[in-house]
Amino acid sequence: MSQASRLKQAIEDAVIAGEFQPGDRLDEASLAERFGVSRTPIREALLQLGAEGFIDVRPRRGAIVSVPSPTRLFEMFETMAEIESACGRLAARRLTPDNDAAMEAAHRACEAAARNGDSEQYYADNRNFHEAIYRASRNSFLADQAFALHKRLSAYRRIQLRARNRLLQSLQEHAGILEAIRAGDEQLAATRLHDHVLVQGERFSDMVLGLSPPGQSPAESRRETAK
Amino acid sequence: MSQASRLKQAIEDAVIAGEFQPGDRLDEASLAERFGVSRTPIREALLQLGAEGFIDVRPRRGAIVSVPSPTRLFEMFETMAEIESACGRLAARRLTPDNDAAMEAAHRACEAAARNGDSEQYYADNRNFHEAIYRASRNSFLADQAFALHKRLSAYRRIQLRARNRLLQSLQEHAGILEAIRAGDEQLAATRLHDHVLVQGERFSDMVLGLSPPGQSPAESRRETAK
DNA sequence: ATTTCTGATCTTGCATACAATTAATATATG
DNA sequence: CATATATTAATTGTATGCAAGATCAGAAAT
Repeated sequence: MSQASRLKQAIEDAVIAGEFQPGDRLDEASLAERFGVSRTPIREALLQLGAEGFIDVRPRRGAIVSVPSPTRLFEMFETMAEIESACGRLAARRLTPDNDAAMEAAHRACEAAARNGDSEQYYADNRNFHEAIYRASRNSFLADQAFALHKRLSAYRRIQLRARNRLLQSLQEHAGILEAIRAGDEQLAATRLHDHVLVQGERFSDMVLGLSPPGQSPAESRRETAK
Repeated sequence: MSQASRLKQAIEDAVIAGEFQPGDRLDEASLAERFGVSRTPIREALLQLGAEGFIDVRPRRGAIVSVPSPTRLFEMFETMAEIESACGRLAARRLTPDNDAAMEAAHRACEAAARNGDSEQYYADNRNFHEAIYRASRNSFLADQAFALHKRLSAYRRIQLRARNRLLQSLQEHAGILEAIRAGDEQLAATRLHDHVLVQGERFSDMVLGLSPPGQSPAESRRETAK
C-alpha cells in the first residue's frame, strides 16, 4: 500500500486517540520527520483527511484538527441521529439472522463492560454495537456514511461516557433499540435510535456550555431555530 | 485561491457536466497539460475528489470516474432518500418565512421550465428546489451532506428527466412536498420526499436493467435483501 | 502602554527529478 | 496458433528545491 494511505490512517488514528486534540496544528514538516517521509505524502494524507471533513486545511495556513462551534457540533449530532435512525429503520425492515446475531453479540459485550464499570471498554463495545446496526441496514453505502460520521464524532462522544450512570442508561437504551428492530417496528426503532444519539449531543452541549461564552449555547440556538 | 482547489472544482465540474463519463480514466499527465500545471496540484485535486467519493483512485492504477454497480447505485439513491426526508422533516418543524420564500421561488422556476418542456432548465431549477429544502432544514451540516450526495448522483439523475411526463410528475410531487412542509406535517413531508427521491433511483435502476447482465437487477437484489 | 509598521523567519504551494510499479509489446516456446 | 515469458514503455509514488505568502519579533510612532 502507498505511504500516503498509511499516513492518512495513522494521522486519523492519532486524532481519534486524542493525541492531536481539536485546534492542534498539523504541521507538514514535523509530521514528515515523525513518520520518516518527505512532505509530499504527508500533504496528500492531510488533504484527503480534509476532504473527508476530519481535519481543517486552510489554504496557505496549514491544517488543524477541526474545532466545530457548539452549534456545528450539535448539527453534527443531529445529523448522526437522522442517519442512525435511518439505519435502524432499514434494519427493522430487513433483519437477517446474521445481523441479529452480530448485534446480540455486541450488546452482550457492552453489558459485560458496563457491569465492570469499564468505560474505555464500553466505549469500544458501544462502537461495535452501533456498527452492527449500520450493517444491519443492509445498505453498505449508508453504513459507510454512518461509519464516517461516527468516527468524526468519536472525540466528542468518548468524554461523556465516563459517568457510570450514563453507561447503564446507554445500555438500557441499546436493549430497547434491539427490541424494536427485532419486532420489525421501523418507526419505534428509528425513534429510539434517534433519541439515543441525540441525547449524547445534548449532554455534550450542556458540558460545553460550561466552557463556552454565555449566549452561545447550542441548545438555545437549536430551540431558537426550531422556532 | 490555490491551484489545487480550482482544479478540484474544475475536474468535478467536468465530471458533473458529463465531459468525463463513469469509467473514464483521469490520467495525471494529460490533466496537467490540459490545465497548464504540473502533476502535483492535479494529484492533490484527484486525491481529494477520491476522498469525497466522487472518483475512484486505485493505488498505483490511476483514477477513474466511479462506476457504481447497480446495487451500489440503488443504495446511494436510498441513502439520498433518507437524507432528503430528514431535511424535509426538519424543514417542516422549523420553517421560516425566508426559507419558505426561497422554496416557493425555486418551485415557480421549475413550473416555468416544465411548461416549456425545457428539461435542461428543469434540471437546473430542480436542483435549486432541492437545495432550498436542504437549507430549510436549518442544519447546515446536514445540508452540506445532502449537497454532496446530490452532486455525486447528478450524473445519474439528469438522464431520466428527459421524458416530458416525468417532468410534470416531478413538478406535482414538488407541490405536494411543499404543501406538507408548510403544513408543518413532519411525517408527511418526510414520506413524500423519500418517495420522490426513491422513485428516481428505481426508474434509473429499471433503465440500467436493460444494459446490465440479467440476474443483477438492483430492484431484485433490493427485494431480496428486503426479504 | 498600545498600536502599527518593517524585515526576518518559517510554512505552504508548486515544479521538477527520480524511483518503483504496472501495463504493453515483442519474443520465445509448446 | 495460442500461450507464456521477457523486455520495454508508460504511469504513478515520493523526494527535493524554490518561490510566494503567512507568522512573528522588534522598532518606531501615537
